[in-house]
Amino acid sequence: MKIGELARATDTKVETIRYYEGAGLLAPPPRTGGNYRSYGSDELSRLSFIRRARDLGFSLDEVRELLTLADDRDQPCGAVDAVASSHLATIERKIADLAQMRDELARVIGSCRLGKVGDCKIIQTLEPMRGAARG
Amino acid sequence: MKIGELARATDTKVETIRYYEGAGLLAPPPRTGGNYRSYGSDELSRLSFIRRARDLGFSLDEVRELLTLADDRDQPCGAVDAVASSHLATIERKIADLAQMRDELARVIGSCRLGKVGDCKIIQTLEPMRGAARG
DNA sequence: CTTGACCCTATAGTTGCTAGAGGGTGCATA
DNA sequence: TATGCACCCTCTAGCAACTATAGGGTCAAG
Repeated sequence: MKIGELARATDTKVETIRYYEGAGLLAPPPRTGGNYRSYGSDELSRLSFIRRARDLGFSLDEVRELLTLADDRDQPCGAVDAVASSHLATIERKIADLAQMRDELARVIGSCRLGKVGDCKIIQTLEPMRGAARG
Repeated sequence: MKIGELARATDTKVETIRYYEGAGLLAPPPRTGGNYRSYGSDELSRLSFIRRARDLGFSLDEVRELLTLADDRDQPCGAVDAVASSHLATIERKIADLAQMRDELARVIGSCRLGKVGDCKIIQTLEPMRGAARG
């Protein structure tokens, strides 16, 4: 399998696959006579794994860790659970942060579409001291 | 006011202030005899504005746009509202994406803390074809 | 007159790719 | 045989938004 086929099969760009190789997530595959990378079904599985983990928001470092853990199939999977749980906590923190932004923005949007910038609630939210400091 | 004081007053790192200057968000301030940047209360207001906007998740491009709009205080503020609304939509999309990740992760976490990696639901979620392809 | 806190510029590193330059390979077709 | 085309190769630079480092200069206090 050439890199382009692997790319199509996993919905990944060719450059991204080479990048993953450089980043140590994929081992350098054997080459053809013309120096083309040649992949088998193991690499297809591994890249699919990586893509799914990335889709779930795991960082490349976390993916590396999960790949290492996944290869030790007889180990207890508490370590896997720990990586995933910590990632879940990160996601929940991000959601909370974004929800707060959303609420703040929603509160001021739409309240001054027809007014002037000088009275705009959005601008006032951003520069709360300007009125006080300038009179 | 020297850059360090401005940094403390706005909870911003010194390097970030210099970066904002290079990025065109803050004008180059006057210098002292010793070539130190010298800021006044206008810059404090402007940097506070930038920080608040950044806290709300606006990109530097959006901040630049908001700053330009905010300076035209007699203009109607429909354009401000448009920037904020589009940003709100982006935030809501991010929240939805993260919520989906959270749900998928939460579904598999905690179900196999005592099992082996070979049976781990988290790993299975990531490599759904391995079982089929390998027996 | 030296210590220490602060400031300066310029450059490289971070994450996770993506895009480009400048070239080689391999197959079909004229 | 030549030529075109899709595909592959390496290397390097670019993106956001900083952060950190190197290697210096300034200034007030002791």
